[in-house]
Amino acid sequence: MPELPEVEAVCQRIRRHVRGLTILEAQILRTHITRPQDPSEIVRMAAGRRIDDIRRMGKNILLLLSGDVALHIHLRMTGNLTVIPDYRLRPLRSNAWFRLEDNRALVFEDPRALGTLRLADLGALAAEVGIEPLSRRFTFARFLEMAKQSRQPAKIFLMDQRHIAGLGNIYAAEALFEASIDPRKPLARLRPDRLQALHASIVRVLRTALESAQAAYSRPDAFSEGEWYPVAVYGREGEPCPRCHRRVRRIAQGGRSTYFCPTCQR
DNA sequence: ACATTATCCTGCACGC
DNA sequence: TGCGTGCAGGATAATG
Repeated sequence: MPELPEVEAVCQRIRRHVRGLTILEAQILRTHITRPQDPSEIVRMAAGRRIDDIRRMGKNILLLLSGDVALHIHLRMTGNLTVIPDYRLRPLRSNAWFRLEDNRALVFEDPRALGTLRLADLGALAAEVGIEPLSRRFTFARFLEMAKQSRQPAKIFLMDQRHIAGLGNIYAAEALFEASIDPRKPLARLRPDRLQALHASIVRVLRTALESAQAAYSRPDAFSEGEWYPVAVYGREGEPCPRCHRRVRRIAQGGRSTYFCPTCQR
């Protein structure tokens, strides 16, 4: 579920609860989540260290620990981080948990178990994670420069974390719909005014979703329930397009579903 | 150099 | 009701 807005909201929510606290003990309940790293190594490295801060890079979460150690968490499809009032209450089906010095716990929940937890390699991560779309660095000029070089279909380009970090299947589809761009069309073939519209849509969609996610995640234990973003096309195959009322279509791109309106998006 | 496919996991919606 | 199938808001390695 989580794309940039949800991941950012999760980070903000847990940051005020765990920052400055020391991890007394870590447990990894599903050992495959650390592959190819050794889970016992991560447990050993985390114990006794203070959580100095929590950072987000695209959809990646970094727990910056004392002594220049960082844990790298990726929520993938269904992961979530919560703080629970007593470490003994940890939910079933969690990937891992960290007992804090006040006996609360930071829990990495994940019903689908695709999330990952590793010791971070900050240099490698910085090299493979693209520009932050909600940062000041994401200017139209910068976007135009990237787009002109790309012959990938628009949707594939937007999903590629090396270009823009944090868009996923939902918000990529929604941004393309808002800008009336065919997801199959390579960005290099669009006129600059269309690209400008897309740039604006990416920012607007993510900002709107972030505000909703912040509201939904405001409680320390809140899980992401329900739809808080007013999706126009995502998951709406066969339903009427909100603009022209013709049917929304679903196609496959890069092994993922893409939803769009063939009439409005060209 | 590209694009598609398989894979990691589990849960759930859907059709028979 | 029960069971098989496909699919999922992600990322990556393998394959064509």
